[in-house]
Amino acid sequence: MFLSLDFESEVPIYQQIRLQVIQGIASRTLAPGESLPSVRQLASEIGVNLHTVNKAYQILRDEGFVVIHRQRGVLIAEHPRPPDLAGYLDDLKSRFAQLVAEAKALGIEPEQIRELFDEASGFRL
Amino acid sequence: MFLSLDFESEVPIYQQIRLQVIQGIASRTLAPGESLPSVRQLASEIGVNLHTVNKAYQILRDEGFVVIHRQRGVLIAEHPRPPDLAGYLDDLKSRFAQLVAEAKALGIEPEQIRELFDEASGFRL
DNA sequence: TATGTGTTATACTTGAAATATAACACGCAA
DNA sequence: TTGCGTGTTATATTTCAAGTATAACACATA
Repeated sequence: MFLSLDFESEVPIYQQIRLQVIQGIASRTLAPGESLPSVRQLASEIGVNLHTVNKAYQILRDEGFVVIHRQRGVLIAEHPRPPDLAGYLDDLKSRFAQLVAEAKALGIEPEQIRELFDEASGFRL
Repeated sequence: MFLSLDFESEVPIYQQIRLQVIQGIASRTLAPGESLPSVRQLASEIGVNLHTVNKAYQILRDEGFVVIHRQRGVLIAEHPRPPDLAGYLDDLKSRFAQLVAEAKALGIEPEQIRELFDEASGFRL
C-alpha cells in the first residue's frame, strides 16, 4: 500500500497512519467511497498489531474522514466534514497561530512565513 | 508569572511551558536579554518538579530561543535563531503542509484556509 | 455453515512523562 | 573564606500511553 512508516520516529504509529490517510484524501489519491484495507490486512502489511491500525481508523472516524461499516469495512467519507466545524476551525486557527508564533520568535520575516505557507498550500490565490 | 498550564491536557507540561515561552517571545511579552525564572523558582510557582522545567529550558536552548549561563540563569536570546535554519524552514513548511492537507481533506475551501492563516498570523501583507 | 468485517476484553511489555531526593560544579557576594 | 543561588547530573520510582498478543464476540453475506 501507500504507507511509509518510521518506527524510529517519536510520532506514534497510529498517528503516522492517520496523517498519511489524510494526505491521501487531500491529494485525491484516496477517493470518496474508496475502501481502506481491513484492520487485520493493513496490520499484517505494515507489520504492526491489529489494535494499532484500529486506533488510527477510530480516530479518523471520530474526525469525520472515514465511515466504518461492520461488514463493508472502512471507507473514505463521501463528503468528509468535521463533526464540530466551528470548533475545528478555531482549533486550526490556533494551530496556525502557534506555528507562526514560533517562526516569528525565531526571527523569520513575515513575508517569508507567508511564502512558506503558500508553497506548502500547493495552491495560488 | 505568565504561564497557564492544563494538567489534564494530553500535551506534556514541559511542552506547554515551551510553547508559552515561544508565544511570549513572538508577542514581545518576553524581550531579548530578559531572564526567565530559575528552574527551581518556576517549578515551585507552578507546582511541578524541577526536572520538568529544566527539560523545557533545555529544549528551548537547543532550538535557539534562550541561552543558559550557569550563574546568570536562563535568558531570552538576543537574536533567536534556529541552529539549522534551512532544516527548520523545511520542517516548518511540512508542518504547514500537514495542516493545510487536513483542512483540504475536510472540504475547507482554499480561500477560507488562507483567511484563517491570515487571522492567525496577526499581520496583513 | 464458514468466512471476513469491525469490536470488545484482558493481560503484558516498553518507554516517555513526571516526581523525589541528593549531590555536584561554578561564580558571586557577604 | 563561607554561604547561597545558578544550572547540571545521577538514581530510583510511579504513572500512563503506545504497542503487542490472544481470544472471543456480533453481524452480514457468500
